[in-house]
Amino acid sequence: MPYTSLAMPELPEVETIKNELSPLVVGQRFTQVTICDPKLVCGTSVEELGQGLVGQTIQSIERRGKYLIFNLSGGRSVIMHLRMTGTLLLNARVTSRYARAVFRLSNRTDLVFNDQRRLGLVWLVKDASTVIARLGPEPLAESFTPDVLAGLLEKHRIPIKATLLDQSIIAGIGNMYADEALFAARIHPLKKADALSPEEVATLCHHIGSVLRSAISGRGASVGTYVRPEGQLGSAQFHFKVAHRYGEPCPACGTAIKRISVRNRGTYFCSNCQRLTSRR
DNA sequence: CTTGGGACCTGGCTGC
DNA sequence: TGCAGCCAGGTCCCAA
Repeated sequence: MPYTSLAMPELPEVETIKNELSPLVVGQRFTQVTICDPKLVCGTSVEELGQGLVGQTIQSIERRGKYLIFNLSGGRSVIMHLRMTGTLLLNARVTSRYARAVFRLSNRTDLVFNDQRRLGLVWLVKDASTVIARLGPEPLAESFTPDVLAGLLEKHRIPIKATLLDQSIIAGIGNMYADEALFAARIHPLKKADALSPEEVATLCHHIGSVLRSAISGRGASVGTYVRPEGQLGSAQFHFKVAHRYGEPCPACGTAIKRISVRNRGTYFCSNCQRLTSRR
């Protein structure tokens, strides 16, 4: 195993957390907020966050890109980003050394923000759009069509893999699902975004959707620290074709999966199925 | 403006 | 056996 790798929460994982957390915490009120790590809080003081939250009822949870948005009764919102290793756990039995915040709710459950690498962030804002303003379109929206994707890609002369990871171009795709979508579309990760043919753009658009939807139906991918709010693992990793499968045979042609670095990100692909230049 | 690279952060692995 | 140093990756920041 030459490479250790962690899977971090991308769109399907955050969507799963939203789906599974919503029925358990919507309608509940914050009764106590304990911030274990002040660096978690962004944009306000720790005190302001606690005072702003206690007494507020969670009215709904939304996802935008990889951000979770808790809409509160008073009109404000709590926004959370799990970054690399963040997890949200309900009623974690053991107080982990990685707990960065504990939110006690009116039904006496604890929502614990666990985060080994401490890169996750929490905001309390009047208007959620201030935090998520720079995000590109949602790849699972009906309005995300091949024409829209073509319009986004033609403006960039960087590797297609890099555009998929750029949250201001498309929101929610991370390293794992970028590799999976490019493999499904048979596109080399280093191919320049503006060099994709209309057919390639259409195929990629289709596979971005199918890869993300399939991962959501698998409740996310538990390769690293990701677990669902009640502690269960996801299963999407079992369906990965190339991501985290260095050296294994390509499921389509048997060629060993290669690993290269694109923009300092580990990138897995099949050099036979995904070519920079056309065949022969 | 676009693009690329480093910083942040920690645990696990490598290699001396 | 011990430990320094590298690496993973989402996002921000800065330099070219």
